Amino acid sequence: MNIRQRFTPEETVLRILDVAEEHFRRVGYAKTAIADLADELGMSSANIYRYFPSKSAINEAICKRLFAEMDTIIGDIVASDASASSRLRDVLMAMHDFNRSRYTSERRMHEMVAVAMEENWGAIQDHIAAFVGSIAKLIGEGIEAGEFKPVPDVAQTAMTVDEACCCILHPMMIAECARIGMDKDGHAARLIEFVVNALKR
Amino acid sequence: MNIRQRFTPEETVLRILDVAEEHFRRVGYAKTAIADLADELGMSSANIYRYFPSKSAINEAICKRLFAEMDTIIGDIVASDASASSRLRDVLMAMHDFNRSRYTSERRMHEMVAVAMEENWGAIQDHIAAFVGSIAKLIGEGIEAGEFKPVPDVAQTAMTVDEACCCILHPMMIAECARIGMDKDGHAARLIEFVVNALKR
DNA sequence: TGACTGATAAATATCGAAAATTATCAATAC
DNA sequence: GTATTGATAATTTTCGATATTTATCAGTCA
Repeated sequence: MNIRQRFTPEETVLRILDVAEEHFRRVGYAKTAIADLADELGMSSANIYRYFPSKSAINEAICKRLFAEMDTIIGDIVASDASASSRLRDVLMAMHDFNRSRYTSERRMHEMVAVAMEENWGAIQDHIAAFVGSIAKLIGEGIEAGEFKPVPDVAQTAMTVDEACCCILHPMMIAECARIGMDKDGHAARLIEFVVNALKR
Repeated sequence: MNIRQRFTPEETVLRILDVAEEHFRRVGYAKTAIADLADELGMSSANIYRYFPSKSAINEAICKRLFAEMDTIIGDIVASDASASSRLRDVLMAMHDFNRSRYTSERRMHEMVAVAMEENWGAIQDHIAAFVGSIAKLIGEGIEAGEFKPVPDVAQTAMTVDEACCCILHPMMIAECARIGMDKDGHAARLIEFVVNALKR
């Protein structure tokens, strides 16, 4: 078999993403130029555009990886064998912690997600849809187990639950809460408790 | 009695606020210069600074008038003789409508409140405190009437209720919901219903 | 044939000078 | 003596020239 190139296209895509993520995390999305990535990869800027249609698309792909990671964590909690209310509590708190720690200790990543929310809404939308889907699943299971009150529309209730928690989930609101110095931990736990209790029979 | 000036200081303060509000609403807060107000009032810029320490302070005073107006509407609902849950629903929806219509049909006023949220946080904080106070009052009355479940801390529950509704109350989130084209009316009503039901026994 | 590059057009960011605006205060007017 | 102003310092915004960056594409290389 004739090895004609050092990397397959799939590997090149991955290498670009890894180098880009490292740069974006270290110096920030805005301050990183495609040429910087090309230099580090020992290729031309033009070649990067063979694999991604735009700088924004690279960010989108990195965010998708991040979200996939989070989806796995959420999936594990959903699949665990605790009660529905306990799992719902954990899922909401995990997502809150995930978004908040990104804001407090990974500002660059926060910037990347913020950019994606403006420019790559599709990726965010899928992520939210998956999250609301998990909530819906837990609500459904909770109702079946007699833990939660029956509701006319589980999917719609899941959306309402997500909205009720937007204050502790939405990156924008997390930043706002930090800015005005809102009570650091208690308020998230209380809100989640309130919302989960609202579902109980 | 010797009339030595055309206007009393109190009147001058009011005239400045009226002219400023008109300008801010028409051309926007950022685009209005103190000199513009002075011209229209037939006085010097320096004189305006006799009555307000800064441009920001003028905006703050106008926002306070706006909030006072809203507080009256909320107060009327709270004082009405409907059930606590009905009044709570109405109060939350009134505040939502108030903030949303400001965003959709009074963009300039929305800008003014946004500026106040950055520069005159005190005024906003008072407004929020009054609002949360009203919610607490209604929760307290609902519990007393046997309509709501007793809670350990009414004031804290009121804060949680406010937080749960932040998606439909916070100007930033209202703008965000509009931007991503979220379901126009139903979602607010559903969220309020969810939150009020959470309090019921 | 598909991975890659150099050259380059188009769009964006940067930066300093110029203009406008905010804010102050000693002097004025009534 | 209080309301007011003109002059002006300090700060912010605007603007245009310059530099950088994004993105494209004809053409090279293996």
